[in-house]
Amino acid sequence: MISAGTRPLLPGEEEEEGEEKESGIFVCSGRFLRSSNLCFRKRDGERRNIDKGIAVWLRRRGEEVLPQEGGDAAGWGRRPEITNVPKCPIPSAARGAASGSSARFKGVVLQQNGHWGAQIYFHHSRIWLGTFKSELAAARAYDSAAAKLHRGDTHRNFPFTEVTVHEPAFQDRFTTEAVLDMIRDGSYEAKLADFALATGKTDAAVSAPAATAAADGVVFRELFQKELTPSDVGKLNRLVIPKKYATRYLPPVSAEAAEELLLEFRDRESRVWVFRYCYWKSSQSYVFTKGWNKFVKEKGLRARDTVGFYRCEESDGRRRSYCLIDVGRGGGEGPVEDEQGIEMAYGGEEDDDEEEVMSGPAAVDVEDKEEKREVKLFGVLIG
Amino acid sequence: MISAGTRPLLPGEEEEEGEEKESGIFVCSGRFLRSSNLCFRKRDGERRNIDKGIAVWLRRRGEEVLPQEGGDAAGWGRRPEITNVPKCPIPSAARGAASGSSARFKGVVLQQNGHWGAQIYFHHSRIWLGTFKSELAAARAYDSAAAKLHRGDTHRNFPFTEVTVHEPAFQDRFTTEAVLDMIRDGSYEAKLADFALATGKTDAAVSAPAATAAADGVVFRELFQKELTPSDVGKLNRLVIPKKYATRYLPPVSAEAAEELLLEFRDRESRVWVFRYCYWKSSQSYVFTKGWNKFVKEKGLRARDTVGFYRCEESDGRRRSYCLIDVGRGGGEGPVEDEQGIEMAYGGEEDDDEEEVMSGPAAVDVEDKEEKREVKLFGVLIG
DNA sequence: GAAACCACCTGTTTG
DNA sequence: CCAAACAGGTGGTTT
Repeated sequence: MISAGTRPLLPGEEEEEGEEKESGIFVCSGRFLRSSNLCFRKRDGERRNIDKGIAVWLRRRGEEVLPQEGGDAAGWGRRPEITNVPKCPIPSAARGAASGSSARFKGVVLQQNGHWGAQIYFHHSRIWLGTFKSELAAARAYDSAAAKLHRGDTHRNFPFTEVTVHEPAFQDRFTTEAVLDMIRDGSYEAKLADFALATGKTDAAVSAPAATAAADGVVFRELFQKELTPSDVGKLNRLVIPKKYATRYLPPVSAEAAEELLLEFRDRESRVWVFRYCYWKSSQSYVFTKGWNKFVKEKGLRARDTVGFYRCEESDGRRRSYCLIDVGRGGGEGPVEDEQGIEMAYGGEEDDDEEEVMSGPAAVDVEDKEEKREVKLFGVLIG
Repeated sequence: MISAGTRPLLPGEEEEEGEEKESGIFVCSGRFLRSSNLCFRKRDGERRNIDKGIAVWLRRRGEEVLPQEGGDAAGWGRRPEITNVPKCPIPSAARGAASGSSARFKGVVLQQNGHWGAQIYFHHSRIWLGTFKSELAAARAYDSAAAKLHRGDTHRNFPFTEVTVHEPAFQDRFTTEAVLDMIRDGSYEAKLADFALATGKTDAAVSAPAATAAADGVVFRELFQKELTPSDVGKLNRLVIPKKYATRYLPPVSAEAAEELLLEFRDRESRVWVFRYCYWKSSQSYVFTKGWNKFVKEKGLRARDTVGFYRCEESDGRRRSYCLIDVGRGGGEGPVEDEQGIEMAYGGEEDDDEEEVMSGPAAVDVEDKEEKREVKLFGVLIG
């Protein structure tokens, strides 16, 4: 398992045990085109093509990663994948046209002098975010406040961008009042931009040893981890996601779940795992259901093991972003039942030659005959 | 416990061993107005107010039932107290655990500090009603909230009293939020009491005549009994109702259960117990589910104990009908925890010629101001 | 038919 | 301190 202590820290970030450190909403491509030009050498000497970001990730942990077998440098980005966010605002529903309210953005009201005010409701009371010359600035102010006050689990005027995706992490460093003050005095956006820049750079620098990624950069961040309970690995076939992580790092589901939410993650072998993610009203819990038990079984998970969730953003020309899942062995207490190779995940990574996804040197991406490209946020079609 | 063979027969009823004795469907009144003017003397000498029909029932078993404590014709409605409640906790084996739900009342949870929290579910989400120093106050808070949220069509912790019978009218003057706020800030009971006092003049008049009850009757009949299996009192949290009893004495449920069937019963203390009743296709059995385990724990039931189900119809002018549940200790194997002397030896029935028609000296029924009578089939409104 | 999945339920814990 | 959250359950339905 990846120990929390080994992941790169952000500038100014301190290692705090058990606290969430960073943020945010992240984007997974809806398609799983395998586009790796790297190869991970397994214990048995077999090579396996994996995603570039995963290679970086493994490398940071001291795993041996070789150049892709038969790979071509130009292989990147053939995919028409879209993880860049649209530049246009999210179209909002019916807006009060007539009076003060902005016809276009939530939390924005037109002032008599032609400026734009931003406000947000919190606990049934209104918080004034200040006035702005531009309607867009006011709308962004609303988004920023919402990210702090509603913990991201809310409507936004704009989709996340490379910058605003860092907002939760950025905001974590400040109290709510401090964030609101920065918004009001206009310093918020600049500070956020600085933070985002520094964060991205640092990550790229950390990944430098691999050299190849120097120019490209891979942003790799831990989202959260959970130590598995007996129920998480038992017959209940579900994983409870602690609420604080669910609301911060996973897409909103609390609302009367309209459609099914399927989240996709890759493991260190680039295998893709899909979990249904839902909210159980009765217990007020966020859970992974369908797909989870298969993961538990194949990885041989047991209570006290941990699962970690990460986000990887490759940015060599065209962006590519996906989520990762990794497992770690627990404290090793109690008699190990010797499940046919406990060391599947950490360190070990031997055979289990499932190689369902890749394995073959000439792993070709079959999947792609789909005409229409789908863009998904966590597997949910958004575009 | 009451042996089936010795129980009093109704006019026209014939004794058939093991066969159905009466019609299956029976009716519980939707209202649980406490109209007792009788007092049950428990073994420990403490008095407790109970329902009239229950007093009859107990008397038939040789229990001592005294006139109501402090009962006097003019006494009605003098007390601002919302409910009568048992003065002593039920010494059930399962009680006393540090925290968790109240062993006695619905919607009540014990806080670590010794206070009591009240909560209620509405539309599948939990609403917190606040914390209270007294368990009883929390239970009343639940009742008050239930009266508003569930419109009285639900389980109550306490029967209606001269005061709480006014709750619907009182609550009609407020929004749901307002009612909940009053409950939370502790002002509810006082305001309700004021309201009841102001509008309750007619009540006093109604309650005056103490003699009218002479002509009234109580029809009391046993429905069936079951000796509990280990599973009935174990972790399965369900009671299997033998099919022949279920089909005869309980409402039909086999069909694709449209809605949830909740059955209400009172015990000898007039406490109301609600059990979800359903049919399990997989095992082809009729079962009580939700609510059963609480009953088991609070009553300290064990395998080989028995539960008996009864129906009581008071008919003093205004009809009142409800179902009863009682427990009996089993064959005395293992160390019995001596449960405050609920001693109901099986087959030890006495004096079966105790009147069907109850002739309590001063039986008065307060219940009646309801214009529209609600008729429930097992707590489900049917008319 | 078995296993997984699903939508509920609840007592206890804890931030 | 107390209200929310969650670990551990249920029966039923789908795969």
